[in-house]
Amino acid sequence: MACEQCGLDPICQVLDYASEASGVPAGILLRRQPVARGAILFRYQQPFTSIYAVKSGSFKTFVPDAQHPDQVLGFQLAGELIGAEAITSGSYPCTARALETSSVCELRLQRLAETGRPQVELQQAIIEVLGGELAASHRMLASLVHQSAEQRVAGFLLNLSGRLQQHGMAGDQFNLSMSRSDIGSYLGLAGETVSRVLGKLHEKDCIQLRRKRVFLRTREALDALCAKR
Amino acid sequence: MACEQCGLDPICQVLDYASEASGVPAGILLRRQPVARGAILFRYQQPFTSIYAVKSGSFKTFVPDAQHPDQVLGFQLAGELIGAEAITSGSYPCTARALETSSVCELRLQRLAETGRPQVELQQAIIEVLGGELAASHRMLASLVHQSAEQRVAGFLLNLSGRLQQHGMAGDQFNLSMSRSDIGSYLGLAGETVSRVLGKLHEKDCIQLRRKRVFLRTREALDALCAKR
DNA sequence: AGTTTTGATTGATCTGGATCAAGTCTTGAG
DNA sequence: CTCAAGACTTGATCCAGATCAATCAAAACT
Repeated sequence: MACEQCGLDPICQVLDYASEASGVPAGILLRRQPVARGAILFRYQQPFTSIYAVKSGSFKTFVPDAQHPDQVLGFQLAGELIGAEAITSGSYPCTARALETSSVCELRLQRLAETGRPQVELQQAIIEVLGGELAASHRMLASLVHQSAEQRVAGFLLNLSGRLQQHGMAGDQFNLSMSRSDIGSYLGLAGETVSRVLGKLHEKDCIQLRRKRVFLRTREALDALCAKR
Repeated sequence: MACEQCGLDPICQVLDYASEASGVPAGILLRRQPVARGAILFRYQQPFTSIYAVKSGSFKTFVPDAQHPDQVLGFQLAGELIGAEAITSGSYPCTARALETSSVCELRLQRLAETGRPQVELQQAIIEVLGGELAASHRMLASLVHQSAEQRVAGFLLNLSGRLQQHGMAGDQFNLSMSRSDIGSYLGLAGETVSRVLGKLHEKDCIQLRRKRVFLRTREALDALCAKR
């Protein structure tokens, strides 16, 4: 994952510039930290310290629950941000766990804020990031609630595909690094249903499917499925 | 609706201060404009100009759709913001319509931006606002998808109640200014189901219900309903 | 290698809520 | 004040998807 295609890049650019021009303290931006599969980046309700950019691999964010399976809130792919929604609230609203061997850049925003130096460009970049996340979240909310299982799964695949392409990776064939139940939890479906729907999409020749590997055959067919309410 | 309890207030404060100190141009902040019932504040896909704060009355935001009923994205009560999610994208992702006779303050952010003056405090305030909205949106998303009709409606009532209280209004008795179908569209339920569930909650003595007027009898019972997944 | 654990598939059954359809109540326009 | 157009309630039926259960395939561990 090249820096140019990373979601954190607008912010990094500002910091790089600032570090030369006005001396941002060292240790604010930790580049390309390796993260083992299954490792936790931050936990639910821990105090906010940093936002992260996924450089390789993938993560899930979820609300842990003792007596129920976890509620999955989202998946983060290479080039995307984790933890932005905690900027304001002061503590993380979810736990983030690596779905596979991954690496991240960590931006210690809290520490940067404590230096008390106003950063106009940085703030602008954060506004951009938050605005984008908010819009995406609203789109998600609007579509999810009214869609059938098939539409949700088809939309999910297209969504993943688009996000991968957006960050310069192959959009027509990729790994589902998360489990069926994780997808189900995220989409509001049972894991079994996800499995069945994927099977049906395979039969319809919309996708090819072997284990966790997915090939999108006809993007148009998937689009059509989602579109018609 | 007093300014002190309005969601736009942090931003207004900054502007008030700025207008004295450094001369914000006139016509950026339009205070307490009346809006007739059914009037449109902005339309889907119009270019972004302003964010609004509801001073009295209420609004719904929705995605218009020719061949289907509208998709309701949310309701905005006195003290809350409308249009914040368009800050980044450049155009409104939804239409906003007054559910009753209302009034709003309009902040012409786009015009303010065009003056090209960086506003550190203003940016900070916007970050706060966006962060709060994002967190709320995520909470909504997380809970909605996994809940039953009864839980959604109970949660909806509690949510309205909490938001009213937060802005200094009575939280135990209020008007449902939106229709049952609007509530249904928002919660991903049929209007008939909303009606039935409200009836059931009435029978259970959780609420009293006459027409559009709601009294919350036992907040604890409603809480319990939502909590147990 | 074999063994254990975890995740995926597939089948059978059951139910919550959608949908269709009347019928009643409000409300606003004239 | 009256009437028409919505909005709300209530009933009957149906189906998508949950749940329970069994089997099967892969990894991860020793």
